[in-house]
Amino acid sequence: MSDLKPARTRMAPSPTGRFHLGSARTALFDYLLAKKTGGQFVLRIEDTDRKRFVPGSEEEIIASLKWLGIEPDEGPGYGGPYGPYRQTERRQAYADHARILVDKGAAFPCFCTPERLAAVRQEQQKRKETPRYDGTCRSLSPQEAASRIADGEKYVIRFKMPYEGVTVARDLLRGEIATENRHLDDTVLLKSDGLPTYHLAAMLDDHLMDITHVLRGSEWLPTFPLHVQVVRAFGWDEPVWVHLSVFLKPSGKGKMSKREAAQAMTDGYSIFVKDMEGLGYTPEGVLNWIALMGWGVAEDDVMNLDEMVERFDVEKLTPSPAAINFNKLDHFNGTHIRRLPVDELARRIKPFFVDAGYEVDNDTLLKITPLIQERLVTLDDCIAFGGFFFQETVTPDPQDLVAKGLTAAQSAEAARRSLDILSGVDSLAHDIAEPPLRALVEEMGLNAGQVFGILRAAVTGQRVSPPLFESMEVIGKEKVIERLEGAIGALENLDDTPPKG
RNA sequence: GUCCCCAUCGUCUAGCGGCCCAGGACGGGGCCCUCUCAAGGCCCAAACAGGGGUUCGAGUCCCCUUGGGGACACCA
Repeated sequence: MSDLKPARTRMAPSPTGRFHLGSARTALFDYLLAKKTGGQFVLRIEDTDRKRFVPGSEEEIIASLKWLGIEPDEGPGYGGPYGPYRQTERRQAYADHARILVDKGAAFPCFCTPERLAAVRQEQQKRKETPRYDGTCRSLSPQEAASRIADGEKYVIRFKMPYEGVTVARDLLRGEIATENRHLDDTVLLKSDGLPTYHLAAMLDDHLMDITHVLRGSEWLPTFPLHVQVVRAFGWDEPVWVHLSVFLKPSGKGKMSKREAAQAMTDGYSIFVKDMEGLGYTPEGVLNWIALMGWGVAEDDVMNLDEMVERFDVEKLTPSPAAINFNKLDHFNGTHIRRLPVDELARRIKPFFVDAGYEVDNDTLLKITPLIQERLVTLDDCIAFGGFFFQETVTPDPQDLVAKGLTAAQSAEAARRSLDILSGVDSLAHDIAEPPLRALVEEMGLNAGQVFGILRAAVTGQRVSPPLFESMEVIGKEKVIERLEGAIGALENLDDTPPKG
């Protein structure tokens, strides 16, 4: 870290849609940098585009950050000394500052109608030129501009980009980026509705809020020189600029799109943080996963939030685009599930059992959790691995009751002898029940997989389950015997076909 | 079309001139363990886009080509 002075970082989403992975990663890095240096992470809502406003998206942003465990120190609903934190509640400041730039000669009022601008743009494109403002209002005298404003004519305020010269901007990860001013435009700073565009609003607020490090997506790189010029025109200190790469779709060809988002859903994944919880992902898993896309960690890459804060270094972020890889999300999720204390895991999987319609008693829940813990990739896998524990009865597929290499009659015989043994044993504690059954396997000249497979299907109703003896212990002697009797009955009803291959 | 950014295994990445015939992780393959499924352990295949420089020495610095990505709104 180049400096350990407390950093003030900000995440500035616009409430125009759903909160996705890319935003979450920016927020994470903002959070890590702030916590690492003992600074603050602020949330600012950039809601100056009223046309694209989507009700509920601010709530989704806040809920997502909360679920991830990277809550802002300041922001809407959190308060703080730099409020308000919604840009529509700060409109006067933008208008005032746009005026300041005009007075300084760094910006000018523009009365061109959207229709005229569109026509100009079309004409330029026809001539294969880069679309840009043609400068019509740039040379208006202050008097004329003032009188047209007084007449009530609609206008915007544009930045007066120098026609000559080069703007050199410095990005922490990429170094100096030089752009010739002639390629830049007289960009609109204040719209005719009196609200600012991003180019003014973000620069002003970052300054007013004492933001020290701006972490944002690389889609801002083309307007980076403009932003630097705006800041310099005001005479403010620049923050440290860090442009993060974008997330590419799994194929690596192109960035995540609507289509790709839909595809992820059909594959059981989502690029929206809010969906992650319902899909059985843990905040730890998601955080670890997104952290490693764009942050180069050489080894020991399994980290929780605290460990990330400990090891974070903003200079170690990588500038190249990263393709999303859901395999890795599954891996990290499983890894973090295994790291969870049993009672914590139990608390987290309980809602999935409840939602599936099971009546969950905490005693049983706590007993089965360690049995399924290392088998879960997502939390909702608990149903597949442990649902039968909460069922009164199970109904195995009769075919699953027939062991490989045995006929139905032979399988029934093995089940009967197992039943005799289990009936006679004092307890189904696994260390008590297992030895005599192993002896039976030996005696019948079979192998463990055959006999235990029959019992597994009979007792759990499935061919895949947690370890058999531990499972039987939880289910209890009474139910085990009951289920075994049912299985024997089912086997006896089976036509005796040749041994299962 | 113009501008900007990026470029190491299929993917995420380590590497900031000699420690690299390139390390880790996911995924893939094999073996071990094993009552199923996992988990775990061991092993294997897999990359410096190409071409020029600079240097005693280049994955590491510079240039070009190629490829990829992004941006060209009174959206952010």
